[in-house]
Amino acid sequence: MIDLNLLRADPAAIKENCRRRGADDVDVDGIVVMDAEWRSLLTDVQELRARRNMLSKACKHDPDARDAVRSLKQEIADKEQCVSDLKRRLDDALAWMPNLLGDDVPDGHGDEDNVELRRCGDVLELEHALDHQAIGEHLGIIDTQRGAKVAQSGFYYWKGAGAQLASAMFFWTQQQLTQMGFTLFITPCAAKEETLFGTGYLPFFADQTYQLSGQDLALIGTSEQTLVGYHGGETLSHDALPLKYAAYSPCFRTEAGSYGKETRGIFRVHQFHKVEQIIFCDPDESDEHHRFCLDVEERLLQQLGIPYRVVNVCIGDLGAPGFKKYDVEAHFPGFGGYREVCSNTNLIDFQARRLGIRFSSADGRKGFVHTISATAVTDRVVCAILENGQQSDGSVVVPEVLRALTGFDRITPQDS
RNA sequence: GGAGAGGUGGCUGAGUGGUUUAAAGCAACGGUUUGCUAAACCGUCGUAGGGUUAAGGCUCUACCGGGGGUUCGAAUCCCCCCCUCUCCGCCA
Repeated sequence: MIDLNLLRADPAAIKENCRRRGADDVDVDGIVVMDAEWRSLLTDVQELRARRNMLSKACKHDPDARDAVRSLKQEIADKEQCVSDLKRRLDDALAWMPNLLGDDVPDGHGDEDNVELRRCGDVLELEHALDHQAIGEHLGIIDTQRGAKVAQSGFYYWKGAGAQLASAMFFWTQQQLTQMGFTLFITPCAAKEETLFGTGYLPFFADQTYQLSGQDLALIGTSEQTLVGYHGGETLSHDALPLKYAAYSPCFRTEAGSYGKETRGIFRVHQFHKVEQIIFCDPDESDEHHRFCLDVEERLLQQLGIPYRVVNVCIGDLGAPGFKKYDVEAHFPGFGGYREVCSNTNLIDFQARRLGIRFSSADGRKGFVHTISATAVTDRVVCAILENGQQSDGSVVVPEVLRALTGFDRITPQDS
């Protein structure tokens, strides 16, 4: 949700912002008109109520005033109806209004227009590199067929040493984040509409959501939803900021409309697992914390020995709630290129306004916090470990930092 | 799932139709007094929104879990829902 005062002060700027983001269906002029109309009607209603309140006080001693109030009642009720109808239309229109854009967000339509900022690590050169699906099948540690049998195509099993490797990586990451000052959570895996709306997943990504039938509940698409929603409606003490939260959770996405895209292996699936970083911070500091989260992502991949690149995500790939986003793309030798493993978004006050997450400081400063939402690791990173750790004999070397947790330093076919 | 008790400001807690303009206390903040700490005393002290103002401000409206209803008037009466607690049942 953008600041309505911005819209009132400079509608042309908001219009230009919508145009740049390709939000052609957002009728900025219409919203400005509705807003003005709503405020004027609201003023009317409030004046009528003031009159009614005065008259009804008089009723105690002057029974004649009752008739006057009675006739006012209908007028007030009618106008209140108009106000609430108009407000609903206004809110519906505003719900689709995308966030503002960071100054250095590149123009563009898709991931091909993202701007590479840097590369890090040595890319593995192999003549016949296998992709994670081939490796997983060969080692018997990824089972997509039974995933489809038991659930549906797009679900899968980690098995044996693969499940151990994935568990080790997720646990290690949670330990790393805890040491870096994050508070660890285990959150609900379902959330209500209000929470999904507040975090910006509704209405923009409605078709990605698994809705539980007959209930105001959906499976979470990310623990961002439950971690940011955690402070919904609260005023945070400025002294407590920044709040750094992390959680490991499953993430459910219908992936409607993405069939045929990146379908090989378990790169795009209905359920994956993620350790998430969330930061609530002072609005003046979100840029700094955004870069901090990126630094966390890079440090994790470096320690896992995975080469990667960082891109500045362009407008078309940013998503309506995002103000600015960095993606980290790991190099996948079997795939033969870089693929997204982490995304890191500064949402500024977009979620905080929708959810009502404010801060106040001892010196009287108050406002909406900024939120940062960033991946730490997902199953895709496990896939990257497989592809980057593959050996000519068909085995996979486990990153050194995980060996104490896996209990083995190499996965070979007989392990499974 | 069954039965019962509850939900009022940052917290505790009064309040059964109109001086409630939500008492009182605690906490917090400002001040006075004071060798220091403490105490005492005085004052301030909810949130959101609208209107107005150059601004400080002034003013109005709404809000006592949420929604609806009765009434000239609802924290208070009625209906529905949500949540919390206690007990019982079931259960990882």
